[in-house]
Order: sequence, then C-alpha cells, then structure tokens
Amino acid sequence: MIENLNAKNKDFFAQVFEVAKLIPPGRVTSYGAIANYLGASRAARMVGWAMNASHQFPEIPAHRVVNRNGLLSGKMHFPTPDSMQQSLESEGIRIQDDQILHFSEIFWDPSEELKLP
DNA sequence: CTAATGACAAACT
DNA sequence: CAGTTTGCCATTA
Repeated sequence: MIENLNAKNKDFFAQVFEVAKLIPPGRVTSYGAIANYLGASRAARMVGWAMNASHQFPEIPAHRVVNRNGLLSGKMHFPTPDSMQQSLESEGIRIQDDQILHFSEIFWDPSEELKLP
C-alpha cells in the first residue's frame, strides 16, 4: 500500500516502471539510460530509488536493470542475492562474478528503442 | 531548515 | 588505464 506517495512522486516512479516493463527479455538497461530517457540524465540514483519501490510491483523486471558497468549492483536488494542473477541467466544472459557478459550486446537503450518518431 | 544516504554516472588524478 | 572523488536529484532522519 502506498502511504506517502504523492501524485508527483508517482509520476516519476511510474515512468521508470513503464520503461522497466518495456525492457525486452534477454536485454538489460542501465539506470542512467532510463534517467536519460526521462530527461533526468543526472538522476540515475533516483531510478535506483524507484526500483526499490518496484518491489511492490511484480510486473517490474528490476533484474533487467543494472548499472552502466553491467554489474548487478542491486542484487543485494532482491529477496535473495541469487534471484537477480538467476533470473537473468534464465533469459539467456551470461553473468560472471556478478557482472553481465557481452553487456554492450544485450544493452537496451530506451532512448534508442523508444525514441519518438 | 540542514545534514546524510542512496540499486549511479561522469570527471579528475 | 585504473582508482578515487565530486555531482546530481529525491527521500529520510
């Protein structure tokens, strides 16, 4: 239940959630990419904050969102640290030492794929 | 109202 | 080239 989420805050979060849900399977994106798509390229940290709130939304594939290094920085926030890596591997993404391999190949940039015509 | 924290990113040394 | 430091925006104490 959302207690102290004003409409304004929800708006910012809603955008992050929407983009996160638009991430194709087998692909990943970075917090900065989403922030950039939202027009807040310097608010990458807020995207991570929104992801933290996404735990109440089962439709949010937060495991597909990693930092720009391709490192599973948020794996520790999952129900189980292995849940994130396991979910990614289940989609065909290879991970080694909590880092995504071929990150550049599977990187999904919303600003590039969801760019307006 | 000020200070500190955070699932990051870019800049500097 | 790699490691360290500062900046950003929002939330919490």
